[in-house]
Amino acid sequence: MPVVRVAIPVPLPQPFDYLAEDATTEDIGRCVRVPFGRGEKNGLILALPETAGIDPARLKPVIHIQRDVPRLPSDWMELVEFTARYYHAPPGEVVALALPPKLLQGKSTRKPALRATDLSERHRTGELPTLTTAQADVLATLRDAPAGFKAWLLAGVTGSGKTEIYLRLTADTLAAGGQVLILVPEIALTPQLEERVRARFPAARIISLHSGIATGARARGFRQALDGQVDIVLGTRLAVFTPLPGLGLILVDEEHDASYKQQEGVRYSARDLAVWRARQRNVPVVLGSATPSLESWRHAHNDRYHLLRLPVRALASALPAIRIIDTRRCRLDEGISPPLHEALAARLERSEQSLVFLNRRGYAPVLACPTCGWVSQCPHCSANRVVHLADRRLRCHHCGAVSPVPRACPGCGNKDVQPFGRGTQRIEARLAELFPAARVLRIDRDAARTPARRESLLASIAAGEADILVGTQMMAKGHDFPRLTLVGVLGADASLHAADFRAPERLFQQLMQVGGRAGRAQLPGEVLIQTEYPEHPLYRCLIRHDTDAFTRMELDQRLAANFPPFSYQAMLRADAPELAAAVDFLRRARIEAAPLAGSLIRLFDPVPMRITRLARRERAQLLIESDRRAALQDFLTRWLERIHALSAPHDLRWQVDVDPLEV
DNA sequence: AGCACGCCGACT
DNA sequence: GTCGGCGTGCTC
Repeated sequence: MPVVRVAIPVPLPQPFDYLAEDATTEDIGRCVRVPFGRGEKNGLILALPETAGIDPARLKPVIHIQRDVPRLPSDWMELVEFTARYYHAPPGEVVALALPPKLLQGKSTRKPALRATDLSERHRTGELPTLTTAQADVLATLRDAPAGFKAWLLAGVTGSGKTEIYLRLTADTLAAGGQVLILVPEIALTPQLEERVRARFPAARIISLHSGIATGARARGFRQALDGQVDIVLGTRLAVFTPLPGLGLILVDEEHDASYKQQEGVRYSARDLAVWRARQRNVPVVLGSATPSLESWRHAHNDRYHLLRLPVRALASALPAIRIIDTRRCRLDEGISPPLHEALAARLERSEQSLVFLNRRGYAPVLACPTCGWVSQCPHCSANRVVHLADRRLRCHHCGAVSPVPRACPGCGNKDVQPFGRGTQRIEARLAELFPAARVLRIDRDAARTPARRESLLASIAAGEADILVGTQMMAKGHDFPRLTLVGVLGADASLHAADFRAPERLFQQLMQVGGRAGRAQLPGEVLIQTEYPEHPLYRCLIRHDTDAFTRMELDQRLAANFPPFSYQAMLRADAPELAAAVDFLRRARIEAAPLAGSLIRLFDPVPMRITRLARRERAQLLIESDRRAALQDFLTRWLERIHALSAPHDLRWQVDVDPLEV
C-alpha cells in the first residue's frame, strides 16, 4: 500500500508517514487529514516515499485526502521545502505559515472567479508619465536583458521614480501573459499604493495581501492565484508564498526594509526567498531601494546582482539641503534648537509644511523620582515604562503593560516624580506652545492606531490641514507631501553608538528616507539634523547625499570586523522564567556543538540578550558565525539534531534564527 | 506544541 | 489515603 509523507503543523523537525491506499504522485501537494497522537490534524502531502521511514507496522492510515482543491504545484512545494531547510524550521510550521489556514483545514472556499479579461485590455494605453533620461536608460537595460533569471538592484534616491519603473515592467510582463509578484514593506502597503496599481492596470486581476487581511479573503486570493486567475499580487512578506503558475517578474520595493524578515516563528526573509524563487522560476527579480542593504550592495559588487541607478529626482530638481546643527553650541528648548525653531517659523510664514522626526513614541521615555531613584521599570521586562500623557498612563513598549501615572513616587511617596527625556507627545506639546498659530499634528503608532485612523491623518496632511508634523519612523516612508519643505531630526545620536553593528546602516537609511520627505514637488527641501557629533562620518556622508561613500565606509568596517555580509550568522536563542535556565541550556548546546564545529565555524559564548527580560521571561542567545554559508548550513543541520535530543525544562523555549537581523 | 505516564509532597 | 506538581517521552 502506498505511503504518504505528510508535513504536520507541530514544532517537530520531521514529516510523518501514513498509509493511503489510493494515493498516487498526483496527491503530492494536497492537504490531508490524519490521526496524530490521540487526536487528528491536517497536513500537507510532501512525497510518496518508496518505503516508510519507520517500522511499517506503526503506520496509520490517512483519514481523508482533499481532492476537491487543486494540489499545490511542485515549485510551490519546493519553495516551502527550501524555506524549512534553509531556516531550519519544522516543515509543518512552514506549511502552516505559507498556506492560508482555511485551505489547510479544508474549508472549501467556493470562490467567485475573477472576471477574465482580454489580454490586450490588460494595461492601459492612455497617457503615461514621461520618463526621465535615467528612467529610460534603466528601463532599456532591463528590457534588453535576455529573458530568464537575473537579480537587479535598483538603487534610486527617494523620488527618482522607482515606482514608475515597477509599473512599466509590470505592464511588459502582463502584456507577455505573465504574472507579477510585488512585495512591499509592512507599513508601505497602503490603499494609495494599491489604488495606484489598480489605476494603472484597470483590467488586471489584482490581489492584495497583508497582515490585516481577513482569513477568508486571504484564502480566496490564494485560491484564485492557485487557479491562475490572478495577474498581480501586491503584498507584504507573506505574499512571497503565493502560488503563481505564470510568474514572470518579481519586484521587491524598499528591499532593505527590516519588515521583510519575520521576527518570530519561522524567521524567514521574504526578500531572500523572493530572489530564490526568481532563480527557481527563471524570471527576473528587481530589488529596489533608495538605500540598499549592505548585503545587496555586496552582491552588486560581486556581480551576483546587477546594479541599476536612478541618480536624480524625477520631480523636484534638487535634493534637499542637509544641515547639521551642533547642539553642544546652542541652548535647546525642550530638545528644539534655535536654528530649527527659526526654520519652522520660516515655513509657517510661507505656509509650507514641516516635519519634526523623532523615533520615540510617548511623552517621555521614563518617569523617575529624583529623591529616591525610583524609575518606571516595567515589572515584566528589563525596560522602562514610557510616560504617555495623552491618557496619563505608563506603558511598556515591549510587553504592552499599562498602569496609571502615579501621583507620587511609589518608592518614597515624594510628590515630584518627573518625566525624563522626550518623546513625540512632548515635542508636539512644546511645538504647540512655541507656535500657537500652527496646526501641529502628531503621527506615530499611538496617533495612527488603526489603519482607518492612519489614513485619515494622512488625508488631512495631504489636504494641507497641518503645518507641523511630529512623527516617528512611521512618517519616514511611503508618502509624498507636496508642501513639506522642512524636516527636523531630533535624537538621531541615540542610534549612533548603539551596540548593534547594523545600527549605523539603519540610521543612515532612516535619515535618507525621512530626508527624502522634504521638497518633493516644486519647492526645495531642507533637512536639519540636531547632533552632538557634527563631525561623525555618517553625518558627513549624509550631508553630501553620498550613499556610495557611506556604503564603502560601512563595508570596510564590516570586512575588518568580519561581520555580515562578509560572514554568515545564526543565532540560537532560549528563554525561560529564570535567566540561569536559558543560559544553562545554551551552554549545553554549545558543548554539543564543539565536536561538530570544524575550523570553519566560530562559536561564541551564551550571553543574556540586550533586553534580557521580556514579558516575564529571561532571554539569552548564542551566536554562531562562519565565512562560508554552506559550512554554516551543514553545521546547523547536524547541531540541531543534537539540540532536539537535549533535555530541557518544560518551561524553556528555544529557537534558531538564520541570518539574524538583531545581534 | 500537546498529551500521556509516572513518581514524590501537603491536603479536602 | 488522594490531588497535583512537573520531568520524560512520544507523536507516523
